[in-house]
Amino acid sequence: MKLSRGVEWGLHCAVLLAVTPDGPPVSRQKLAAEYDLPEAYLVKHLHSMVRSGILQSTSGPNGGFRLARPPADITALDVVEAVEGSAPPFTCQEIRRRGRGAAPPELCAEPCTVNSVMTAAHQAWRDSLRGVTVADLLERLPEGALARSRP
Amino acid sequence: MKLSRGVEWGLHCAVLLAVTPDGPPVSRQKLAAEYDLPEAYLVKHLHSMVRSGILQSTSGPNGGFRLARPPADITALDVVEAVEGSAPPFTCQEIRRRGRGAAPPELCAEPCTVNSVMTAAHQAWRDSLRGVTVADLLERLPEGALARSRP
DNA sequence: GCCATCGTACTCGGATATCTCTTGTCCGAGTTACGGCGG
DNA sequence: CCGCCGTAACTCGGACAAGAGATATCCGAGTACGATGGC
Repeated sequence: MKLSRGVEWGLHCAVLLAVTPDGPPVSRQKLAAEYDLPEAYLVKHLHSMVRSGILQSTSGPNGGFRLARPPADITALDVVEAVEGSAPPFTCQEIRRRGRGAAPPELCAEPCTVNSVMTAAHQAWRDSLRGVTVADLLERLPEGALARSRP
Repeated sequence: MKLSRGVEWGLHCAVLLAVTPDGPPVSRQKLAAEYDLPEAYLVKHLHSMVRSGILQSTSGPNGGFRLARPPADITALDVVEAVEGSAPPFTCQEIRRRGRGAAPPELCAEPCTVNSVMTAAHQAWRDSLRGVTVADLLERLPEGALARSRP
């Protein structure tokens, strides 16, 4: 199990954009240079966030990215699932219905217990991430770091 | 983010072995045939569980696998981390210290907030899995399925 | 002074290459139960 | 009847191959700002 590195990038960029939510868009060059990230690949992830309605992007000169919603309305889960996709990490293959010990359909009315446990864990994970917003992250930033991020 | 398919296999096999905890070892052939799984690859995962102290394996004729502990002492987390490894899915790259906006070391005394959030979520996931034992899974099995699994 | 046009700067989206991890297979080596054989 | 030995069944562990997904990179196309020129 491994999360895409883009998750870290997306979260940091979201916090950075939240510093000046109503300022001009930040260009992809600036965003990439800010953390020394591969520009083209970073943008791929940012586009996923645009498609998910977290970011807005404007074309042309002085274009770039900005938050599509107030920082308090964007949860960490929003960002993570935008970048990583919302497919659960565990997908039940229903192996109980296969092989020598295959359970007949009438015993499979209830969802597979193994699946239930893994799904519950995934929900706990999502709930934890849903409880934190980009505004919270911004607030927890050390004083100095905040000042440095402003233009 | 994707979990290895072996997690499902490991959990189902653990439940199957828990049906007769004190019976003779179950051969790898039987285990694989039970769910129609690739035998050699399934065994790879079962070995991981042996190394983690969840299963015991005995060589020679009539050899095979059995639980190393009572089912109530084996949590779903034990199985999942035995198969998948216990490395957290999110590893902080400390990108806040890189690039144009690199934070100086004195601002990095506190752990990265992004990292904290992701780590907390991972803990929530682990806690959820830790709350369920193999004995619980066995108990939730439908009546019929339990009877079918016995020799 | 105002408006249309053009160039430039920037982004968008897809195609492509590379690398790692998962999935799966295979084979030689080691281990143990069982049966046969000699004392 | 008892102990020894060979065989067969079974597992152990690593090497190896194929496929999927993550990690980038690059390029043509589209878009908007700003400058330039004509009215």
